[in-house]
Amino acid sequence: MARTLEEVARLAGVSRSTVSRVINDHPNVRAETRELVWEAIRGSGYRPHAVARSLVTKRTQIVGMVIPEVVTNLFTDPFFPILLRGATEACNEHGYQLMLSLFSSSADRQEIYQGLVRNAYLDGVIVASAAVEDPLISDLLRDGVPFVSVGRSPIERVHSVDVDSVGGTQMAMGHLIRLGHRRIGTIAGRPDMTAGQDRLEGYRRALGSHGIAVDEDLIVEGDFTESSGMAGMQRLLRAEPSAVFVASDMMAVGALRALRQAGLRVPEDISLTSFDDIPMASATEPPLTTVRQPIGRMAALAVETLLDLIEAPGSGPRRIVLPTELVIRESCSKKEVVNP
Amino acid sequence: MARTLEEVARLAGVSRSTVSRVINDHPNVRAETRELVWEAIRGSGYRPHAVARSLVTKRTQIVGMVIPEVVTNLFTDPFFPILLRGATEACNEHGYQLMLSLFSSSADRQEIYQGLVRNAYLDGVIVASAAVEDPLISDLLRDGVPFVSVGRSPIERVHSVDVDSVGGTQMAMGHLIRLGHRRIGTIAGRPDMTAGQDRLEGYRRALGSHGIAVDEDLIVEGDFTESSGMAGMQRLLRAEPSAVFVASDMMAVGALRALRQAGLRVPEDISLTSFDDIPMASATEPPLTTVRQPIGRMAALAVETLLDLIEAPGSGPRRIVLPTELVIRESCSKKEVVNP
DNA sequence: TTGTAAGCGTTATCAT
DNA sequence: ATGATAACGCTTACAA
Repeated sequence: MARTLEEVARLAGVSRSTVSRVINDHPNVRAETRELVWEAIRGSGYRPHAVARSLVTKRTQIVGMVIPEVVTNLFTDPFFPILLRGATEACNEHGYQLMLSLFSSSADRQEIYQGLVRNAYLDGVIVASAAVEDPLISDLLRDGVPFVSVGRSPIERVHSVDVDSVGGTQMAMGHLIRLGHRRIGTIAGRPDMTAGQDRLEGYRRALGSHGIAVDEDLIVEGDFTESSGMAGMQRLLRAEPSAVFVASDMMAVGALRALRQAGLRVPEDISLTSFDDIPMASATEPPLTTVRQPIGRMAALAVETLLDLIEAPGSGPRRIVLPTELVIRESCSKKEVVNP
Repeated sequence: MARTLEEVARLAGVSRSTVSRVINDHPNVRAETRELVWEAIRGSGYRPHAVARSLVTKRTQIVGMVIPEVVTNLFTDPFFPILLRGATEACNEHGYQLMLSLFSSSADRQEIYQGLVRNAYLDGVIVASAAVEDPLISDLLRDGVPFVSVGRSPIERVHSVDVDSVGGTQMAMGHLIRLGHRRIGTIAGRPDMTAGQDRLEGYRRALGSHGIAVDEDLIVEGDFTESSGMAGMQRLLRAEPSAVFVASDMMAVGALRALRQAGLRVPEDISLTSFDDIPMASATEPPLTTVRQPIGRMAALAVETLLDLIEAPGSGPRRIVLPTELVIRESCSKKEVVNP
C-alpha cells in the first residue's frame, strides 16, 4: 500500500512530479503515461496526503461555521441544525469540509479564533447569527479572512446572505390586516440582531402603509426562544390585541402555550402569525400561518459565495437577499366586526 | 508581523529550534532565553502554522463527527444539536477542533470518507447514531482509525458511550406498572439501531419481571420521528392500551397529537411515558414523564474517550454506559380499577 | 542549553 | 512530456 507520491512513482516507473501532475489533472502528460500512473495509484490504494498538500497550496479545503454562543436557543430551535445541514451538503458538493465552532464563552472566543483562523487551518468562515456588534466580525475584517455572514450585517462591506425579513413581515401583516385586524401586536426578536430589527421594521412599515398608528403597548420584546415567546404573549395580552405577529416560530410555540393557559382559542379569540416555517410550525395546535424562510438555501448560498470569495477574491461586496413566502395554515381568522 | 519561526528567531536572536522549543514548552531552555523568545513572539503577533506542524507531528488536532444521514429527523430532533454542542465544547476544552460530516447519500459516503479519514486530516472520529450494520464502522475498523461510537455497537471491540436504555426503559415501565397499568403498549424505535433495540428489550423485560405477558398487538414500530409517533399511536389505539411507553420524546409528541385528534385526554384516558427528556418534553401538553438521557455528557465523554485513544492507543475496548433518570411530570396517572 | 540539519509529502519552477 | 530540485513552516534527532 503506497503511502506517498514517491512510492507510486516508483511503482509506475516515472518521477514523483509526473504522478503529481496526473493527480492534479495537469494537461502536459502523455495519455499512456497518465493511464500507467492511474493504474499504479488504483493498484496501490494511494491517497494524497491533504496536510502536505495544504502546506504548499496554502489551502485546506476547510471552511469554518462559527456560531457565536449568544444564541442560547441553539438546541431547541431547528434553525441551526437546518443551517448546518445545508452548509455541510454544499461544502461536500464542492469538495470542502466544514469545521464547526461554537463560541461558548467570550473568554475562549479569542482563543478559538486564534487557533482556528490565524493558524491558517481555515480557508474561510461562515458566521451565523452574529449580534450586530459582534467583535468576531471586526476580527475577521481586520485579518482579511474571507467570510460570509448569514443574516445581513450593518457593516456595508460584509458579504452576507439573508432573507427579506422586512418584506416577509409585511406580507404576514398584510394578511392579518386583510382579515380585518387593526389592533395587531408583535413579539419582536432580539434587538441586537438584524433579524430582530428587520422584522420589527416590517411590522412598523406594514402598519404605516395601511394608515394604522403604532401603539407601543402592542410591542413586546423577545429573544427568539420559546420561553420568551410565552412571557411575551402574557405581557401582550394586557393590551388586548386581536392578532399578533410573532417574530419566530419558536416564540409562537411559546405564545400558543401562554394563550392556552389563558383559556384563549387560536384563531377564534386571537390570530397568530409568525416567521421561519420550521417543521414544527405545521405540527402545532393549530398549525401556524407563517413566513417561510429558505434556511437550507441560505446556507448553501453562503457556502457558495464564500468559495467564490476564496477562489476569486476582491470583487465588490455580495449582499444576497432571498425572497420569503407566506404559508397560510390555521392560526389566523377574520376579525369579527364588533361595531359594524 | 512575523509569520514564521525563522523570523521570530531572528527577532529574538536565537535559532529556529529554540523558538520551537519555547512554543512547545520543552524543558531544556534557559529561563531568560524563554522570556526573550516569548517577547519576540508577542511583539510580532506570531502564530504557529498549524498545517506545517501537522505535517511533521502527524496530528491535526481535529476530530470528526460523523452522522450517517439515515437519520432523517436530524432537523427536528434536538438530540443532534445537543450532541454537537457537547462535542464541540469538549473538543475546545482540549484544544481540538470538530469537523462535521453528514453523509447525505450513501453514494458520497465513500467519497467523503476517503477525503476525510484516509487523507489524514482527522485524528479520530466520533460516530453518532449509526445503524447497526453501517459500513462506516467496518471501514473505520479496517483502516485502524481511532473512533468512538455514541450508542453501543454490537461489535465488541468498538469503543462506545451509551446510556442504559434497557434499565431506563425498565424504570419508566416500572412507574406505569406501579400506577396499576397492565395493558401497556409501546411505540418502539428503529429496529436497526441499538437504541431502538435496547428500549424494546427494556419494555419486554419489564413486563416479564412483573409477570405480565407480552402481547405483540401492543407493540408497534416507529423510527424516532414525530410523524412515526403519530402514526404509531393511531395503530396502537386499536389494541386499547391504558398506557404507552414511547421510545423517544419526539415520537411522544406525535403520539400526543394522535391522541388529541382521537379525542383522548392524557393522562386521564391514557398514560404516556417516553425517553430522552429533550427540552420540548417539559413544554408539551401535558408535560411528559420521561427518561432523562445525559446527551451532552455522552458527547463530552465520547470526545474524551477518543482523545484518550488518540494519545494512548491500544488499551482494551472502552464501553461506557451512563445511568438514566426518570423525570416524573404529568403524562401518567393511576389506572382506575374497572373490576375491583 | 543551544544550534545545525534532516526530514514530513506535496506542488511548482526550471531544465532537459 | 518528463525529471530534478527547491520550497512550504514546522519538529526533532544529533552535534556542539
